[in-house]
Amino acid sequence: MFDQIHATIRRIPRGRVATYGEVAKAAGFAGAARQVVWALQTAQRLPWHRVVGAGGKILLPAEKGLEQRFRLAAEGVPFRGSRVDIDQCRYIFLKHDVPQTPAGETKISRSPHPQRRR
DNA sequence: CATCTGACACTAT
DNA sequence: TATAGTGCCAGAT
Repeated sequence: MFDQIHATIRRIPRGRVATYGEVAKAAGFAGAARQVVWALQTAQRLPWHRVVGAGGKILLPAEKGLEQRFRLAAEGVPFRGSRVDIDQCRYIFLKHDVPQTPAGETKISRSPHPQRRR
């Protein structure tokens, strides 16, 4: 299964992110979000930083969390406060490879109230 | 086979 | 919004 999860994570393009749950689901293990963690831990050379918690929360502890933020920010992932603006950069796993709107260009479904967030 | 363990998700408060 | 409790699943011991 790790293989599946790895492959799935590898599909996440630069500048986008996905939640553990989504990844698990896309990999064929709906509800096994925690297994994604395992996969991330064991595997190397993966865009691990593109995997965040539900709502765009960065779940890694302190140091690591900051690094993830850096990496994501470097890829152009928009942040909203301490979390990723997942509404804009969320990667939707497709059955077939179809290019998705790159983060920052056209906004996908945005919140009707883009007002200040903390 | 019984338990424990996680970078979780979801709901209620 | 932030925190706490409960449910979850697969692998390791």
